[in-house]
Amino acid sequence: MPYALTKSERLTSQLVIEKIFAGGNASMAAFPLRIVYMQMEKQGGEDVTGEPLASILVSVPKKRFRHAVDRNRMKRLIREAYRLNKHILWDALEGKDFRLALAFVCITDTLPTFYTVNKSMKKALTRIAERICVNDNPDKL
RNA sequence: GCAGCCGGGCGGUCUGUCGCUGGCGGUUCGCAAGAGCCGAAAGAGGAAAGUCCGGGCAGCACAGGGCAUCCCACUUCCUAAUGUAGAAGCAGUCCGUAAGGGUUGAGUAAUGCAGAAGAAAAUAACAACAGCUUCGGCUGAAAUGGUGAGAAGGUGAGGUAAGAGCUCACCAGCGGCAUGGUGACAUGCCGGCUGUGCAUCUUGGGAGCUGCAAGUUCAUGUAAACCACCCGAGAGAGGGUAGCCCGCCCGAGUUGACGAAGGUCUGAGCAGCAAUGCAACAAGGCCGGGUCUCAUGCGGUGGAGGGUAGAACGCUAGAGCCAUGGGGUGACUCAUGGAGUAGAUAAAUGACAGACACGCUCUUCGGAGUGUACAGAACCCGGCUUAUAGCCCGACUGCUUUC
RNA sequence: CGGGAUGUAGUACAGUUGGUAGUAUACUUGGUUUGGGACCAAGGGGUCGCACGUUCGAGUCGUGUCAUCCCGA
Repeated sequence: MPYALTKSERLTSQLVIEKIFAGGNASMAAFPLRIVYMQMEKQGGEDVTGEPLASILVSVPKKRFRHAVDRNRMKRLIREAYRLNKHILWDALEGKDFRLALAFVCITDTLPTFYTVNKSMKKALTRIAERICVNDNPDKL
């Protein structure tokens, strides 16, 4: 079941969301998306199996898509792209002592196709995975 | 056949792979709560939209009546629904050759207003008209001209000095009668002779406020917070008396002059047997008030807040839907029968691939290309409005062709 | 999702009872000054968000529509 995306993998806590957008966190643009991510300490102990390695949040502003239909469509595309490509990120996070909180913000005015969203999602996730490894190595040295 | 108009209906289908949401069944872990996994079914609309109305439901408020305020207003009917809602009509007006469509609609007794223009916006008379004239004007009349949205019913004929509903015919309006209609009204006859719009007003009817983020329950927690009252224990200035008095306590109340102020002067007054001392932001007096107050408590009740953003109920079977038959022009209604799990909460209903269907274009008639709208539930219903590719059914209108 | 408000000159705002659309600032021209600013005088600039209706006449009244903003556990 590598392609699942359950409810526990979604960010719902207002505290965490405010922290992410408060500033100081790494962010990157991969048109048509902007991604903000933050490292979080693992809650509980090692035996907590239900806790996912990364949680996400999708945001499509009303300013860019006026109709609810288009906003829903965009969110579904982003979720689908993450679902199919999250193994890139999870492989990098395996064995690390922190988890990741990600926020995807839409920054386009026209509805893209699934092909473009999927492509930029792959690119973005691989770049994040690289950055995590780079940050991790100096600490060990 | 083409174009149009009205009413009603539909508004893509199937397969595969990977997912999402809630419930159901099974299973693993767990004392339990619950968590994971597996399975087979279910999972956006005609407008879910706008929020323009109405109702259910919920909380708060509430003796009864009147006034004020606000809303509604052709007729009859329908409904849970009181309405610029709905149905079927009526009248006026505008658009269209027409089928039709848009829009307006209680009453006018009284009062007020009507800019600019115009002589005058309601006790009419500027020019022009007619008669008389002392040429200053007077009298008559309201057809003609100009202004205006609106000028004292309209058109024509008779009539007259000139004119005029002064008289007549037709038309519009008003009143009365008759007939038809449940009714708004329509038609006919008769009568006298008639200005427009708006507001106040009058008449009749209606209206408590807020909205599911309503409202209810649980958990976490600042917290033994704060304020008020009550209660329990404790401490101390009370005593005498019939009223009341003394003592004690409290007061940002009152009690000089000069100066901006620091301050200086006076000594009102007080204490004391007296010397003397204190003395004007003070003491003391006068006046007013109290005689129970203070401190304290894992105590009780109530009040008014701040914070947390977790869970559950409300939450989907409802004035509901479909079919047949009866009633009604219709909205709708009655009877019988039938089917029936969308319920999210940083918010599911999706992604990709392929096939089909339908429309359009091209065509070598094999096919190829391209398009398939408007739009996404959030407590639930009824109505309205707005957006909408394409298609189907029925009634009707115009033009054309054939018989 | 529910409730509410506002659209007027480049900008910020007035405009009660329907009757010639205004104020401040900015802009243009002229004056004043050696020059600039300030000051004085004159002037231009408006689809009253859009469409339809009511009315003789709509910024104002009614309906629809578009945009912006605020409040609600």
